[in-house]
Amino acid sequence: MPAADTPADAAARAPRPAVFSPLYRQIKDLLLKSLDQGEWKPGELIPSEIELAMRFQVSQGTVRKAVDELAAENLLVRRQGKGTFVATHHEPRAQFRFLRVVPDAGEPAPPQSRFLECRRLRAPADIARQLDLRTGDAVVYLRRLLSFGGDPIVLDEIWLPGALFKGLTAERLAEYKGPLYGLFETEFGTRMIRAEEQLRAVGADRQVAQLLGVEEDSPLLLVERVSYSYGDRAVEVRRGLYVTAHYHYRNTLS
Amino acid sequence: MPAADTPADAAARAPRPAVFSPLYRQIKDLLLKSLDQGEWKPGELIPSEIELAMRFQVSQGTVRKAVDELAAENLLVRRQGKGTFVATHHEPRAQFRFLRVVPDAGEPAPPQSRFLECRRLRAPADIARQLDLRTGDAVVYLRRLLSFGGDPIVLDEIWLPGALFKGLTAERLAEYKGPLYGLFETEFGTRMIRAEEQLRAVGADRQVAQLLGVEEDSPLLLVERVSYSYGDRAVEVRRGLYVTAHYHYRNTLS
DNA sequence: TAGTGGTCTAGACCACATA
DNA sequence: ATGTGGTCTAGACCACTAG
Repeated sequence: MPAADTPADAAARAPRPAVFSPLYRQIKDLLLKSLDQGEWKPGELIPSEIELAMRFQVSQGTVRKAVDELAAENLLVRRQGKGTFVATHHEPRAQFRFLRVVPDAGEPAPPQSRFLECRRLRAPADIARQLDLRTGDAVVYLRRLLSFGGDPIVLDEIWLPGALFKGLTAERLAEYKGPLYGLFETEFGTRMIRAEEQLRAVGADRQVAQLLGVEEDSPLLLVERVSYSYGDRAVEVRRGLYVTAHYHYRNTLS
Repeated sequence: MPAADTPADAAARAPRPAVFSPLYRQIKDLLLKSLDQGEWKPGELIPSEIELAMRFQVSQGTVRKAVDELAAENLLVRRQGKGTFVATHHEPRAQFRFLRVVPDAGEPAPPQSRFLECRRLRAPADIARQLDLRTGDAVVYLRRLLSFGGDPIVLDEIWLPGALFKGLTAERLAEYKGPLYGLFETEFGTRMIRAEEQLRAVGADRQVAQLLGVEEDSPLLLVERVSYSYGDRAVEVRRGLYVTAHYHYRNTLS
């Protein structure tokens, strides 16, 4: 009886590919596929390196390199002695990974969220384009105010693909504690793993000024975000207006 | 005759340290020290992994892991078949690593730089604090305008420690082509490797508005940056005002 | 052809968490 | 005591560059 056909065997037999893809990257893609398909859900333990090595018929070192890359991209979290877990927006570590507002002085505090609006509407052209939908497709539209210590700081508008967020209602949002992305991942199976932002300075219009408690035409920081899930699928458009008198947006360049 | 005493031997003999530091991290620190001390200058080739392994008396795999981390931090650049090089702000890849302004539409173009001011002065209290100097210590103060396709987009104020930037004059700046950080690294031996930024929206005062060609009180994006060299030494404070009508500051969250 | 980094393996041992 | 990830080693072979 011949030995099992391993990925390494197959790779050796296969014709030289146009672009060389190392084994560990193929393993990484398989792991990504399992994550995308929900074989292991956020917060759950994935199989040990040894088990994965047996499953894919490669050495533990090769699995290790694949997992290393996924951990570096914040998709997995390694815990020595315990195992490797699927990253989640619920754990405190990742809680505010996407929230870059911090006070000019003093310690960052968790924000209070107040939802002003939650309705379904037909996607405007620009939103549809960014979400890879057709103009007029159903989207969920949210509006909310983030406050720190009682002071309103961020006014967010959020658009989500209607097909992915069917049961999302104002009630669900009002009763929910914790980060929005945590809700998305546990209730709608959509995990945000990456986002692109464009920052600008704009003046406050009357309605916005009133909501944020600033004067009309006050300078505000406009943050336009597109968030992506597995496989670079765009799943959220967000447009935030930040009052930056006593708070700022922090960024690290490296 | 006894064999040479290797780091591994020493580690085995040494009393258990309070915090465990793996060999590859010790090697990394040694490499960092060599980089800091200028043993290998930006753009230069460092010794091969095999040579480094012999020099430090560890396996090639251990050196590899140390170099991997330094490459991930953009301090070294690996090139298959050629060797490992010290990263430099001159190579096109890293050229605009710290410049986050891009046009809303169309391809990013290289900026034109015009220096408005270059003088030495005594550090104000806040600048001194950020540069880890004493109030009144000498600093170099620059002011410059960045334009894209003829349109002024960014007005920068820059403060540098006087002790590190002795020969920096308006003439040097005017005749220099290329990124400022390239000049700093080749002419003054100071390489920027990391920066922290704080972003805000502010209104344009009269002088600024005139220089940037916008109306007074127009909203501008204020970017306050502190740049660090090896060993987390702060070596630059920068305060930039960005016109974001047709350009924006891009950022990736992951 | 020689030298470099890149991949893959197998095995030993360490650090950490849990039972 | 056991199982997990973390470190370190040694060696084979591959991909890429350059003389």
